Amino acid sequence: MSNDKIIPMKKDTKRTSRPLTLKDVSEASGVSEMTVSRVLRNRGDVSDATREKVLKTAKTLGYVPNKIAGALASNRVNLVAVIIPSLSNMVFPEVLTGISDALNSSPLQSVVGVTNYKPEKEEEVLFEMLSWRPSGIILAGLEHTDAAHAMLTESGIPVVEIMDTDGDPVDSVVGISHRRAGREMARQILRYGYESIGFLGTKMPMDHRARKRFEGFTEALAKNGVEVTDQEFYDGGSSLLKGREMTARLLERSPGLDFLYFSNDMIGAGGLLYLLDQGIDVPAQIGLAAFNGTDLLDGLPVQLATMEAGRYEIGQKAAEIILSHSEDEKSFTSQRIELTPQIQLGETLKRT
Amino acid sequence: MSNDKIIPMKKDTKRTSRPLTLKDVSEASGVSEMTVSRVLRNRGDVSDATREKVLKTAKTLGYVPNKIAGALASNRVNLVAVIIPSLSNMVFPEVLTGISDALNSSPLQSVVGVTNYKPEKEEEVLFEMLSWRPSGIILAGLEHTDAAHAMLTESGIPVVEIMDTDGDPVDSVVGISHRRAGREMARQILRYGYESIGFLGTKMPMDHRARKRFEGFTEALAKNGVEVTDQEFYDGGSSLLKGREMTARLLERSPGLDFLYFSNDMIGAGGLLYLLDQGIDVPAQIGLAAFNGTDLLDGLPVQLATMEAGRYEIGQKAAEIILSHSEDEKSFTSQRIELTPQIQLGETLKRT
DNA sequence: TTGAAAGCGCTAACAT
DNA sequence: ATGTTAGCGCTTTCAA
Repeated sequence: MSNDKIIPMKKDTKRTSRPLTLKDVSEASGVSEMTVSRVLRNRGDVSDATREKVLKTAKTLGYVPNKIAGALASNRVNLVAVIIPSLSNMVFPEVLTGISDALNSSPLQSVVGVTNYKPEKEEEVLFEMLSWRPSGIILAGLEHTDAAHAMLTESGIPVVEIMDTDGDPVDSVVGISHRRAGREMARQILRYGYESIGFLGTKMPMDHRARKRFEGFTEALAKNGVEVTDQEFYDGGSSLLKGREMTARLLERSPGLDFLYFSNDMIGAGGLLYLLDQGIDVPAQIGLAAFNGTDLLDGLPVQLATMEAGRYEIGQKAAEIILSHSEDEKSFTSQRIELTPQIQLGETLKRT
Repeated sequence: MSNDKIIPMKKDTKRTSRPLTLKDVSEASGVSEMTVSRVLRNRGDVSDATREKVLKTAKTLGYVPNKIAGALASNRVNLVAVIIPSLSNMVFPEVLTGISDALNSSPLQSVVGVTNYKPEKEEEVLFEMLSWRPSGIILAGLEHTDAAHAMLTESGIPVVEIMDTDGDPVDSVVGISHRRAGREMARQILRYGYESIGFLGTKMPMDHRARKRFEGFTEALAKNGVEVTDQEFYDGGSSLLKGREMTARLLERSPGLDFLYFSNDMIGAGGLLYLLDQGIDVPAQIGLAAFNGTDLLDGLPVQLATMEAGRYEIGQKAAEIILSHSEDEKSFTSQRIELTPQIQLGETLKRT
């Protein structure tokens, strides 16, 4: 991408003085500030006459209320802080969409912070967001720095940890058990008689959910006397290309593998395309499974086995918990919602 | 996704009274509120002794500053409002990542609003965001409702419209010319001698950029006496599956097509996979091209021709404009940055 | 149904 | 190097 044209334009000349305040509307409409405020928030009793007068002048003036001042005075902030590791990994935008949809008809609005999978960055972003005194916090994962943990417990607002249920939540949790997801996939694989299994996934020091899936996976295999024969790890984002390359490397090293378990759909799809290119019969020669259940998989030549993790629903439910708190603080109760990951057998796992 | 386990937990019991204030820190450390404030913002001269004392007590108490109050008092809000049509379409998270990275080492923080491609929703979100008095606004596209347009011009803060440069910006713009992108792709297609061209894309009433690409495309074809032979439109999100289905329908209706132009990579990739499945020789029998340049394409069996739209860079540059304003308001100048979309010929366009 | 006063928690601007 | 004072623009609370 080269940028041929960078054209400085005329100097910024528009600033018409200061933003309008309630007082401006009050004076322009001949009504007290207090009444204007009431109209603009649909609070209390205001006569239709004054209401309309106020609304009209506010509109003509182009008044935009100052929520900063409003929030300070009322001690209420209609923001929900959402903290996620990344935007590049499709699963998080899906969660955000769930949150966003759930809040859509409410006064709450989500604000997103990104940690790049770094605990210290999470701590930083959390501090930053808490300083805006949001109505609730939704954040991915159960693993946090000690300081972050302290902030969460002391915040005095509802906290929902999402995606993962394997661990101790600060307050509410919505997610799936990744350990269980790994175990169940292992069982399916064993059930169809695969014996020499390869694993392909991220380097896992920071990706706790991938790690837990892997742990559950190996544990269930071990129970049946099976071990992962070989594995291949990668750094950075997922892509079809990476899936292809990793698969090529792994099979070159361990040609005897008859099953490959990928830690996400994107690299799984890459692996599948690679095997098909090589003329390998899937699943007769090599079986495949991945994780996430993204609709990317629906258009592949062969339907890849995966496990639906309910990301959209997780976002929705998490948002609903915050919403319920903000609507009725007194009767609020923390919740623990564990969704059941649904296995999608596709065509790359079953064999007869 | 069924949720088997919803467990209400113990009542929320933690609320330790009210959040701490500067005053609390001031009293606990025996230093005036003002000095505490200075320490916490690294402003003015404070002796190392008091600085450390203050930092220590703030930390032990677990003080989190109240940005609401700070913003009101200082009339400065370190937020950048970002308004995009969707999170489901991969291109927007990419833009957000560019913005986020560019702001990473600055005090600014982005806040995201989603419009679902609805102009009225955009207006609403814009109003909402402006009421937080952000330091700048970045929003997708040049088309807005009249009211939104008025808010933007009256806001008194820098506005950057992104993605598209075909039109009149309110203030700064960063993007590409989609008309030109469409024209250039048309020229390449004609250059390789394709004659019967099909188009596949979204229903375009709201997707202005897709529309402009299409207009540029047909215009350049027309100049050479060629018309789009047939077209197929779809609603909602893009997926491989949709690309397959649309391609199947289009070719059934118009079997004579020798080229397909897709309005994005995802449906393009679906189309490609479909053709390969059908044993159709690409590009000998049918040539293909898409738009976006996502790395999804890197792992396909055949490299799909596309046009890189520089989304990450667009985000970065837009954020830098806002940053430059916030760092030095006096010498700020609106900018118009038109990036050049890079054609990626791949293997589905060239033929000999 | 409307208005007046007080103050939310911080920082700018001025002392000292 | 530190402290004091006066608001920022709203909403809460109370009065009329």
